[in-house]
Amino acid sequence: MTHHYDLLERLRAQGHRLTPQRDMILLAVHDAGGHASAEEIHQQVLLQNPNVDLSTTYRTLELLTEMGIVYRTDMGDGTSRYELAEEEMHHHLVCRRCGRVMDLSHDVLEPLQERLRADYGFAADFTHMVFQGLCEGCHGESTGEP
Amino acid sequence: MTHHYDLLERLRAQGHRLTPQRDMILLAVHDAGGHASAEEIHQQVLLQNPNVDLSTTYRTLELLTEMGIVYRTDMGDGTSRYELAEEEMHHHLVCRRCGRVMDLSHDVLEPLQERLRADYGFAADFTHMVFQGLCEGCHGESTGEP
DNA sequence: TTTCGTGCAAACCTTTTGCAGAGTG
DNA sequence: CACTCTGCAAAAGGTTTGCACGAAA
Repeated sequence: MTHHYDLLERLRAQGHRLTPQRDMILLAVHDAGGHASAEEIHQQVLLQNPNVDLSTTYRTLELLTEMGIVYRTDMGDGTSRYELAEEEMHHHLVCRRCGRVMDLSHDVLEPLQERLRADYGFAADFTHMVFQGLCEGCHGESTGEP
Repeated sequence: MTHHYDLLERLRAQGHRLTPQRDMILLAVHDAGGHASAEEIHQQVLLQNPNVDLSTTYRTLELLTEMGIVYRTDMGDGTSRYELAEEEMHHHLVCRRCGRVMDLSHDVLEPLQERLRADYGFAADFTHMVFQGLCEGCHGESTGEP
């Protein structure tokens, strides 16, 4: 995995400044290990420096997203989630009953992606899709709908 | 297609009251013909009665959603979209460049649904999925990324 | 030294809620 | 007549923005 110093260098290479806040925020995204909200990332940053403002976290996440360093995903709960883009492409299965989040490897989506291209001429952005549903445990126990 | 009076009857049958506001709002959802925002539905209602409050529109859409009369979909732009549930199950392809929305028939997703069930034990809620990407026109013209 | 980035405070946008009065059954 | 729904106004929650000061290059 690329070390976060390398990622910070990319900031400078593109004419952005390398500030301690950006360092901390990027590290927090990395440490969160996937699908962390802006608020969660900010809380992590506050442990190191209680003066960092939430708006700085938002602005930095925006910058990192534009640069392709992090991915932003809409989990459907009204908040955006962030994770490092460098991790292997994968998707999420979210259980609507227990909230469990499973990772789904990308090759499961390739046939669909191919068909959308062939039949609809549509190039789907299959980066970090989220599928809602019921996981194995909750599906079996279910009497029907919750 | 079921007439909206029948749907209004379902309200009364379940102990809810049949008000002119609910009538107008349900009709507006029907007339919008799919993926309309609460604000758009409300604007349509205002043409008939400028006194209807936006909160009434929200409360009614919530009620209709709970009753399964309309579906709520998160289009990923920070707003929810509503459409009549009685229409044939379908999904949406949203072009991130030109904003065009195409409908996708459900059978295209069935193989994926089956594989998620077989390989992950996950029963995906494939009701009104939204896929972002580039449509045929925008894909061809694109020099790369926007 | 010249920008760019930050903290602070306030605004924004969609959606939700408390309440008293109006309208339905 | 009883109780639900509505309009109004205000709040909530996540995110964005204007501004003057502070810090990178």
